[in-house]
Amino acid sequence: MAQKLTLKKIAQDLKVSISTVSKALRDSYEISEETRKKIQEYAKQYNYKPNSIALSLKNQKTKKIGIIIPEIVHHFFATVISGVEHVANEKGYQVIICLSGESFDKEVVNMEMLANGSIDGFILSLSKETMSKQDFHHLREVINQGMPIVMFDRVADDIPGDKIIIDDVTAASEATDFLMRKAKKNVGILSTVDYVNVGRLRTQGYSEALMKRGVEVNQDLILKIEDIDHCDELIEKFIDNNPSLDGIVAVNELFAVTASKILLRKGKRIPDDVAIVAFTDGMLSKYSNPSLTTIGQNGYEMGGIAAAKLIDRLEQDQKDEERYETVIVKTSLIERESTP
Amino acid sequence: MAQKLTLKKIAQDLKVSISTVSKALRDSYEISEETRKKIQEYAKQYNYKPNSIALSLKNQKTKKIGIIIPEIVHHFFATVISGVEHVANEKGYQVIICLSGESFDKEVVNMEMLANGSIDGFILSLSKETMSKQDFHHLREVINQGMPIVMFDRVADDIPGDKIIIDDVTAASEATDFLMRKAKKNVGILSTVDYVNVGRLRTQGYSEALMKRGVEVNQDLILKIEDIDHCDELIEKFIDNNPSLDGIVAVNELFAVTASKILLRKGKRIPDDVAIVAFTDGMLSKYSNPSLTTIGQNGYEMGGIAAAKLIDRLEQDQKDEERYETVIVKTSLIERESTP
DNA sequence: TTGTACGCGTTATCAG
DNA sequence: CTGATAACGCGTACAA
Repeated sequence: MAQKLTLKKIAQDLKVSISTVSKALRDSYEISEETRKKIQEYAKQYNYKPNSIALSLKNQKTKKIGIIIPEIVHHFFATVISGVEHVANEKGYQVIICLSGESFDKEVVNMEMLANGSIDGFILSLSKETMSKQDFHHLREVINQGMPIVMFDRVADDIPGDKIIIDDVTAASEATDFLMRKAKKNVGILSTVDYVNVGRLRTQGYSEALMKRGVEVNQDLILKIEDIDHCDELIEKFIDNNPSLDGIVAVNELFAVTASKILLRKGKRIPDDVAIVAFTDGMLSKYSNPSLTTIGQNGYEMGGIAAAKLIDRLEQDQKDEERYETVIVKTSLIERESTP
Repeated sequence: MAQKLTLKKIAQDLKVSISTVSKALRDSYEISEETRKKIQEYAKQYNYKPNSIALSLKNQKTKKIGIIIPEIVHHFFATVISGVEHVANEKGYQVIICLSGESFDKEVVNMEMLANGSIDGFILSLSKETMSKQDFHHLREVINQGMPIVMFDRVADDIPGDKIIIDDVTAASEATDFLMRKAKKNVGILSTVDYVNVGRLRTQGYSEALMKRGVEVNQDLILKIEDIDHCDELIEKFIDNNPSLDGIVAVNELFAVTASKILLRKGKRIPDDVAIVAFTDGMLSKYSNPSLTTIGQNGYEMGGIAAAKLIDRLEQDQKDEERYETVIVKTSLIERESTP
């Protein structure tokens, strides 16, 4: 097993000094053609690669970005990571991933681990628990140490950092209005509890769309779900309680597809009896039966923007311009079988 | 913005030497109670954390493991990562993720990037292109440098490293037999081209199950799909060409759910007319309509085992026992609506 | 009890 | 043209 090659070993083998080797490999004009060639060939033959840890230490830059998300098995987050990874790699950065599992403590621990020099900056989407606690001290600490943070999707409003979000209010409003334009009179929403930003905002957009058309908001048509694991019963009860329901906006695929199955089981037709629009365009929407009309959140694009913003900030060392930006990524309504 | 605290700065501030600080923080008996307390309190107050890069360089260990997978948006891979991450974090390791996007070149580049000292070991699942080329020089190089590799799912048989796989042959055989036990007489398989290991093995298992029951293997009932993007037409043609088809084994969810939609559209009933068993238990299987009976690959478990094996190997520095292990993870047949 | 010196791998600066 | 030295941050063997 050939031990990993270092400048030192090359220097020993070729009986020159370390600095000569270093310079030769960087094509320094100070080194004679002859030695340069000799060293470069030797390095190439034995496949020398500079040790990135040593470089990190020297340059005080790791060329790595850390990303903390609640769950990787959610398609949306996977898409975002994919976008982050793509842009980051293009710019010579690597991506370290940690999962909070929606837990505040794990989010804090992960941030602390990564903040000890492992990475140059953060991209993150906050855990549900963090959102409900509204405790952001860990973010503040990291920022105080001069490490930039880009948040996406689940963001903390009053934290200094760039934010990449979609306009949830408008998107939900458009989804609702879309259903009403399809002559649906009793549109309900399957949302999350209010401390989840996106749930609150989407509920708000839903209400606004109704009001704009002079329809009164009926609280019975708003279901706020806390625990995703037992959404079935809640949704079924909701449907039973609202026999006139003819349109549903769901804040995620899962709620939508669950509702769809329950409706079909009860003999309703989709989209004729009840039409559905879901947030988050993922595998479920595309391949479920019937396929779902969705609001695409363009996660890949969000991830790319987040990475680009972060790397920009890392590479313009002037930390003047302490003005942080909030980018609003456009959503797209993708029509499928669940709407007329 | 408080600059990141180092031993050096603490030493300056407290007017002691660096090593005194270092020792004090590690509770060395060499340091007097008094100074120790003073230093520890100061460190705590200003939230000192040792720089992990410096530690990596010193210890020649990064406590990071690299994972390279084809795509993160595939639920199976996301599950595996989740398992890796869980076990790794438990043992104090971080996870760096790179995506090959099914491209050989990107896989090579990523490996080289990570192998330059960024990580202690690899977990990977090979890209399709790598499988078809059968070019594993990048793996050999890394291994030659003394970096352990654990492969899962898509593995290279003759590469020295641990392997975590499922018994694809047996699983496919069981799936096929399960359909035959349900009185299905003409079971077909939607598979991938043969250079994708799992496709080949599952096709083999399918054939074996037929032969065991004295049924002749009919090549018309075997569809090998190369490009996942245009599987619709292929599957539709396949179904049209086999009117007596009454059972389908699909090597992934997507093929299964696509077939399911096409069948329903053609007025077939599932599972009465055609029953379906899919590999990879993901969101689609669970929530599609009808939900799919699947072979669960237990990705979370695979990831956990891979991480545990890798870390074991990293921490037992004796690299004696150069005997590598192949762990076969049990699959589980999860019955849902697509089978009687 | 405290401090000095060294090494991990690299590069930049300065001396020869 | 080449080599020695310092520095990045840390831990530790050794010296005071």
